[in-house]
Amino acid sequence: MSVAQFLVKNERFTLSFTFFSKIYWQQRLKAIWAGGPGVNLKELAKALELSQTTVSRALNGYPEVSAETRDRVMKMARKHGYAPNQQARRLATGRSMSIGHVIPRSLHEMMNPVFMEFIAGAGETYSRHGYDMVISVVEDDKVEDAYREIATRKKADAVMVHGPRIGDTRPALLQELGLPFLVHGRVPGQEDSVSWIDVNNGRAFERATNLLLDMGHRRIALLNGLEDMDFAARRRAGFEKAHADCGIQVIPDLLRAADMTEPYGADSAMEMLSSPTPPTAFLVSSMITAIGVARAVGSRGLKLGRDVSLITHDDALSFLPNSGEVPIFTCTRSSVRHAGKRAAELLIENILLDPQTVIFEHLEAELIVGQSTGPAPGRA
Amino acid sequence: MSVAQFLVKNERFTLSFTFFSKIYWQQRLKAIWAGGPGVNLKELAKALELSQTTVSRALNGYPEVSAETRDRVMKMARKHGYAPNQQARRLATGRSMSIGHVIPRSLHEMMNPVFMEFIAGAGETYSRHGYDMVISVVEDDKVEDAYREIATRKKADAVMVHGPRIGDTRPALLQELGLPFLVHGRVPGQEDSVSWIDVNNGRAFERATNLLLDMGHRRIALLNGLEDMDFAARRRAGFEKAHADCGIQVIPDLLRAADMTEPYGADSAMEMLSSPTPPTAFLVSSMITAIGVARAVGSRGLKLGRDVSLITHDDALSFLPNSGEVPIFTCTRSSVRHAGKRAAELLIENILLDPQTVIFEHLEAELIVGQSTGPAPGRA
DNA sequence: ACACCCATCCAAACCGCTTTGGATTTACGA
DNA sequence: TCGTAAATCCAAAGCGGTTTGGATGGGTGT
Repeated sequence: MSVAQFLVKNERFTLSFTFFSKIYWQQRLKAIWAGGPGVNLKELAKALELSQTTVSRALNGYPEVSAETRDRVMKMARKHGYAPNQQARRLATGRSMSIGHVIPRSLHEMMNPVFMEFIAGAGETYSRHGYDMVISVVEDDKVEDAYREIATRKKADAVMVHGPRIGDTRPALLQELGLPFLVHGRVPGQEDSVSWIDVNNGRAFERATNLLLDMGHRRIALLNGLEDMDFAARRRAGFEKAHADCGIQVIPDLLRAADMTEPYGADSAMEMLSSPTPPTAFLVSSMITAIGVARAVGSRGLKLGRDVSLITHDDALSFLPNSGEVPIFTCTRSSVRHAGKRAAELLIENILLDPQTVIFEHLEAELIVGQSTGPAPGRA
Repeated sequence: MSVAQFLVKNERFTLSFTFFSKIYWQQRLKAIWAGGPGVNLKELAKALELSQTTVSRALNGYPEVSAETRDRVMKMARKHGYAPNQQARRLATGRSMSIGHVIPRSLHEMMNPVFMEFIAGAGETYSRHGYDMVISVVEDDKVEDAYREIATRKKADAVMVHGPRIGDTRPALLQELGLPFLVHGRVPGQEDSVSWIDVNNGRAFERATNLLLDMGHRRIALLNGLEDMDFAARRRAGFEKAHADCGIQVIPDLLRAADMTEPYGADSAMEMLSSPTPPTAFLVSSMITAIGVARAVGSRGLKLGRDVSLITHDDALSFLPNSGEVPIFTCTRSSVRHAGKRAAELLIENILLDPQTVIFEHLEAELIVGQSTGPAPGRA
């Protein structure tokens, strides 16, 4: 009978290759699963001569099984290497036990290394809580679709939102979809209505600027990230506030905003240093860009910390260590990895339990004086 | 009745906080799902006055539904914003439609930026094929557990293996678990028994070395990655082969291997350049390290491409552009992002369909001459 | 000795979808 | 006109867990 059926289908295959390949796939992929190791609940229960109910409860720590039975179950489970099928469990419990991260391509481009570090921090926490992390890298115009898919197909219980921009529409969408979320960074104008965790970027850059001003620098360049990103806007604000508080003018020619690449730092610095009235200090948004600045400074025969001062924000990326007793760069340091870890905790321990209540958390950056700062030339 | 039940349980709650919190969670999280948008198949079928079977088939493109019916179904589905519950579908079809990436912490540390770029490339392909990417960042000693979990809980249909080391045990484990996989890089000694995709690291570094030798350099430093990583070992081999082919001795003092950070490049270069017999050229394994070298070179008042030559491997990371008509660094370039994309294709289109057959793919790196190379001093 | 209460354990329903094995209707050739 | 193949559609059986609503049997207090 099944052979006849197969033949019938087989004829169709010749008619429709797509159909054929679809079926073929299904067979193949199913075979993979079937082949895997492990028994299922039913078999385990039979082996123990217990009901599935009891076995399930024993394994999940419910109190209505005797200690002795639980023990027996545990042993047998370990012996057979049993672990509940995640898909089945998800379906039965109604929660997917995973957190979604949707990454727009454009965001990825610029946030790349920072983002990865954040992920690493979060991932750690997720696995500790039994959550999976599912990541989708999508084109910018597919972000909404991605979130909708997560919501309607129930692919994740919550999502993490990265790199909020000014006027970002994601929070509204997620609220509409009823998908709990946490923003890494803040959405301007929605600081009180959506949950977030963020470095206190304004204060960090304000302090850094103050330090430079205190050292006598008056021509300070700001090499910022793109200012439609919320964090960059805040850094600029901090920079300006420090100037205003001291009654010192910001010099418009010394303000830049771009993707935080190495050449961006090198080229900008090179150009500024060639001007008749060069800056005596740089405040930079990223270590990578700072390295570029350092290259430019060096190539002009100047020395950081003596001829030119530099403060950079340091995300504490593992492959760009800026440590030692006296770090190379004076910096405002805040570990993104820690931010990721903390963000995941907030998401799982607070937001998932109570999506209504909005929560905030500020992470303060440390201001660490390294070798790249010194009094303004002609003042020491 | 359910109230009574609840009260009974409630008494227990006071006895066991863990238990309480567990139940509380379950309620909460379930509520989230329930609240979400979207109807389910049954409701959709009812609304259409069709069977679930027919609706399911219509949506999945099976031929046994009339065009007219299919149309009606499609319209209604769109109207209600229906998309099948992914968990249920996974359970029913027996495939999880996701690919796992297990990242050991230690690996992450060093591969960080490269890894992210690879992920981005792969993620793109995954979503095009309807696959999800699930990432686990785990401690080194938990890697095996992570893979076992993926296999026994059927969390993923296949996995991607990153950063193979010499003597890596992961392939054997995965074969034992029956979990299809593809290695990014090669596992020494298992080149023929496991599927891989890899840059031709040996040839790339051989060519780069040849270029330097041809330009008259005789004291070439190699700043390699850690040589228990397969890719680093191959690069070194290429470096040595080029020397051997020209009958030139490698100078042991000029060989280094370490995590590819910026300070590693700067410190090594600084030290070597201070020696009485400094190298005239550097071959470097990563852009980041190369930047460090550049910093050291600059700070000694030397000029790259004139006083000292430098070739680096360039993974084409978006935040470290090395482009322009004449790139800053002469390099062996190979886009990791493209590697990720191609890897995902191989995994989905070949390995998943036929896990038995092992496949290989070599990606050739381009040798691009930039501004950082020139004839050996005293020879031009 | 009797009713009652726990402590344990179980059968069966359910989660939402896919897929099997027909059933029913339509169309067509002899 | 009738048999048969083709075109459609459906009821029901999984998939592998979790959870509900008892059933069972051994103390306990009176």
